[in-house]
Amino acid sequence: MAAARALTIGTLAEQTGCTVPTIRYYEDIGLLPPPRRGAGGQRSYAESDFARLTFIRRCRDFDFSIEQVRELVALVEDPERDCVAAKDLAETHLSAVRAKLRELRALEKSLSQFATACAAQCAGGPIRDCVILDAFSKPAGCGC
Amino acid sequence: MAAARALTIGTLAEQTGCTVPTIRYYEDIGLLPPPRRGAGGQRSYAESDFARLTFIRRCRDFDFSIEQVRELVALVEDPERDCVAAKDLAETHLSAVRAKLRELRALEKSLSQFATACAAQCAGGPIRDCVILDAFSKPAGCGC
DNA sequence: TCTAGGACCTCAAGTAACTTGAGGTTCAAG
DNA sequence: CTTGAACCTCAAGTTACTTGAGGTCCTAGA
Repeated sequence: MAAARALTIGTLAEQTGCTVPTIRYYEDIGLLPPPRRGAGGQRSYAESDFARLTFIRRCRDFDFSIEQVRELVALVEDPERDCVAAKDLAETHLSAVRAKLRELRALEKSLSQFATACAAQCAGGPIRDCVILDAFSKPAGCGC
Repeated sequence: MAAARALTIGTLAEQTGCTVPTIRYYEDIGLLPPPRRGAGGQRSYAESDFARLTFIRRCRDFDFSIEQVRELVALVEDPERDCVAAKDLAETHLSAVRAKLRELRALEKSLSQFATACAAQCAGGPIRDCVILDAFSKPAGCGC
């Protein structure tokens, strides 16, 4: 099998899709363990760091917060535990994503209506008569 | 007609749905003009402040950034301008909202698949075999 | 008139998750 | 041996507020 690679921070960044400062930041906040250092003090990463950072990156892609990622990492580090914990985290997060989706869908609807109405009724005219700004001037939940 | 109300910051907050510190913050960053002050130095707001803050609040409800709100406020203050500027801002923002929607929809799909698969295949078993954590361990875009 | 407590005041720091910048060292190729 | 890219640390900036500390003001009741 291949010899264990020793990665520089730049290479690790490239291969995981993180930036170099982000990797140092994750180390600062204890999400990544401090790696070994070479003669000149430069960080030297092992294959296991690559795996861990890939995992972290992926969780972040899925929009888990850093604190949630911390919990997920703790789970992966403790492979005997029941995976219901992972499912619970995922489902909690899924609920949050769905709530945000509902919000954004409502937003999209309102904004596209405004844009359409403005294009049809007031575009080219003065701001004073703009249906968009008119809509923005009314309190939330106002049915007018 | 009704006499012009003079509002305390607390009352203004209540009527617009902003918090008191938020109102002071908006003043700090120049989004709200500094109001008159009463004898003891307390802020005293006019009807026009109420209208402006309502407008700001509404824009924020629609997820415009503070900088965008600043531009929108500038538009409302200059009613002779062409309202195409407002439509452009709204459409730019709409595009951003739609992009975010696409992202979240993809996210929702992935997460719900993971949760379903875990419930069916690994829930109750050890983390080691969890399909969720397995999925999180693979780099983005990996078709496995 | 006094007083209690609620609302107000200012200024500083904390939040999330990084990014950016300054100023300096180390490494690797030519 | 030199040069330029990559690395180092530490501090501050970003967004849009929130929270806290410590102190003042206003108003209603006794």
